[in-house]
Amino acid sequence: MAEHNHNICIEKSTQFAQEIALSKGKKLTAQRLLVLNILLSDHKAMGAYDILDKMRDMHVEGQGKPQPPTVYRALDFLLDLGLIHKVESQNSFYACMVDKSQDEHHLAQAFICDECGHVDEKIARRGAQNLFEKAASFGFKINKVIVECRGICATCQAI
Amino acid sequence: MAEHNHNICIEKSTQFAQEIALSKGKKLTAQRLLVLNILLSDHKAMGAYDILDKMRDMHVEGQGKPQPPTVYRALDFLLDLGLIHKVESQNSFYACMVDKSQDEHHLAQAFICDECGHVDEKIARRGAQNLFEKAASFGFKINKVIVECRGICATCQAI
DNA sequence: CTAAAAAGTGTTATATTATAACATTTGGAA
DNA sequence: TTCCAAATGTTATAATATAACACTTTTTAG
Ligand SMILES: [Zn+2]
Ligand SMILES: [Zn+2]
Ligand SMILES: [Zn+2]
Ligand SMILES: [Zn+2]
Repeated sequence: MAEHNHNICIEKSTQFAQEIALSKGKKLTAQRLLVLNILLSDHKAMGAYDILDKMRDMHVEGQGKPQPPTVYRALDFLLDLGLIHKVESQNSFYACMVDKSQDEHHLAQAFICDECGHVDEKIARRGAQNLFEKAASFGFKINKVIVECRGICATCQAI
Repeated sequence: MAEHNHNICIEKSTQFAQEIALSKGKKLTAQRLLVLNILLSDHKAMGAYDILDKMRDMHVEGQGKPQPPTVYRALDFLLDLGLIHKVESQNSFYACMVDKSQDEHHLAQAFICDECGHVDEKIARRGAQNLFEKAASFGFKINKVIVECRGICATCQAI
């Protein structure tokens, strides 16, 4: 991934998050932004309690440490806005990494490395089309599609 | 689904389960068969604890009631043999319902009704091919693919 | 046929993931 | 300013899953 400038990636994602929140009349509060930034710090999937640990590490003295509902509320908010996705097959979360200028709520295909947790996310256009057609053929109305590929990333294979 | 004779469906699935277990030198014990039959009783996805409740309802007097490890061990066994699948997005399980005479470990597409829990399962050949090609294009080695469509089945839409 | 090993099961306890419920605070709208 | 709705804090608990160890049954080796 030589072409990936992660600082720019974080900056763009954060900016987009502000815009999408504003456009929906929602507030991207400090807490929510913190969770997003933790996920944006690396393109890895993290469990809710791992995120919670990071929040606790960062927490300011003189106030109680964050509790599970805090992180789950932020995650729910970010999921609703399509800023993050959940890896259903391992109960983890990652920051959305596709250009959402067109497809705001896209059908994501996630490629998750079981060695290092790295996630690559692609938009599935044909794949989504095929699934919707197949579903229609027997009268099934799709609300949400989950596509997850578990395996080993190129980097980890090279090790 | 007028063409679906469920008694034959159960019979065939059970018979296939015996064969595949035998061919792999594994034993389809009474306990494991019970869990499979509970899942086969209907094409619905069930949680592990729902299955456990059914096992407890059926349990013979004079012996302790089954505990969570009992059902999870049976589920793991059946998952290994490809006789059942897990719906990762809702932590539930259903009996595999495709003809496995060719594709023993197929890429399943599950269409799960969020109203009634009914599952339709289709084999994805093209879909799998496309995912493997896409993965290969960036050096990702796929071990397992999860495709789940959540929505409303034809029956529930008609209600 | 027996002894040893392996596979399966029973049981208790506990880990992990997620949410319910209610109190309190904050930020705008009226 | 007062009120309301949204957000957050806090405690407790629900739901899902596994660790660990004892015991039994089945298979295998001699
Ligand atoms: Zn995305
Ligand atoms: Zn990796
Ligand atoms: Zn199947
Ligand atoms: Zn239905």
